[in-house]
Amino acid sequence: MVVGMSGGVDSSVTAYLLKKAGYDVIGVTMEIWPEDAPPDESGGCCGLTAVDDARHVCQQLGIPHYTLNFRREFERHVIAYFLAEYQRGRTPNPCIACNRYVKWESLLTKALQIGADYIATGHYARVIFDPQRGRYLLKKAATLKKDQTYALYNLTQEQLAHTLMPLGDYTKEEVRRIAEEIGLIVADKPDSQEICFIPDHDYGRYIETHTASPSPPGNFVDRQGRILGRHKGIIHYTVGQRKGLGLAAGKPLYVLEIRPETNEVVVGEAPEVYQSTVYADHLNFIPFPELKTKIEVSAKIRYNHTPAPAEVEMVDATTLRCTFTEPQRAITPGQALVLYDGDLVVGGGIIRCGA
RNA sequence: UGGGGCGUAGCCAAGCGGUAAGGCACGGGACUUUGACUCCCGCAUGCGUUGGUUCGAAUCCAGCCGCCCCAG
Repeated sequence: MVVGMSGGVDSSVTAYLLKKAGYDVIGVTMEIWPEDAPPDESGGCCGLTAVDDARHVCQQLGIPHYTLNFRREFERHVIAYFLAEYQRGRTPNPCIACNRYVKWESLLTKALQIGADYIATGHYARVIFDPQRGRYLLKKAATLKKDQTYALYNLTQEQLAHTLMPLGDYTKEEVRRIAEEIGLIVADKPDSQEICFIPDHDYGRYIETHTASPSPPGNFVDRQGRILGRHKGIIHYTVGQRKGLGLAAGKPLYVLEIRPETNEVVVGEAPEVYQSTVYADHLNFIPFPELKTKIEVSAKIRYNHTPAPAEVEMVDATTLRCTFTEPQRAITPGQALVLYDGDLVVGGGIIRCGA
């Protein structure tokens, strides 16, 4: 049993619970940041203090601790993807890419190589086996407030079969209490947020300093094509964005669309940013291998989105259409569309466009 | 250099003698385990400028400066 340890409260308690349950546990911390990573105190899901904290916790728990170098995988599947998406005028969710390609694909493979049967993580989600279907299912956490299934929708059956996420049955408060009871030094460590490899949260600067070709300035236009002003480069914007446009129109203006081919950013007023239909590709389904009929679901279009009722069906071999009962705000290309049937994750994909 | 109009924060804009509304933008904070959104707080000792009238002027009067329109 390999537990992926970030040095945070969640993964530390995960290791403790599994050890207590009698598993033969070893802690592993992935090194993923580039060598030139900026110094950081606060830490994302994988801050620089991660290794030290994780090692310390493992010592406390009396389990072995190793570090594995996944910098290459992270660079390729998360950072490069992140940069490329922004340059295409899209808004990626790097955590989802990291989960699938680094945490699961790379870590699980390594874990199996060294003879482990499972990897475990501190995610708030539940994996259950459905004997009827013969498939592993992903289910929302008991504490909906902290549920993280949105970022895990694209795990494969093979990956789910070797995954344990014991925190799915606990609340954050319970986890912190456990950490305190057993005296973990990380019990009071703040929850991570923001993207781990951009600790100062300055996306624009990060993208500009990590890409060869800068994002050139261009025009803000309205739906009628009228030029309203100049923008700083499309990488600085995302659909639904209000702040930072610098346009004073008397009414708040929001980004409606980013057009990389003409280097234009389309803006409009609040009501214009609502749409009912979303097309998604790069699909993954969990309770079944592919979607064959139209089904009713509740769907999320971003991490912090209250699932909304919708119908989904395939429109061609690789594209799904999701039609919401009510229009949703800021359907954003590059973000994930995740489908639920109650607590069960049906699947999801990457948003290609709204309509 | 005849006539008319206008100059209030980065933008728009209330005010019309009683001690500078509001919106947008901007800054800060909260929320948030992606980007956003949202919410809260802040933001003109001063109303083109210089004088005058008045207990009191952004508000009335005069000069000057700067824009705009019409006629030339």
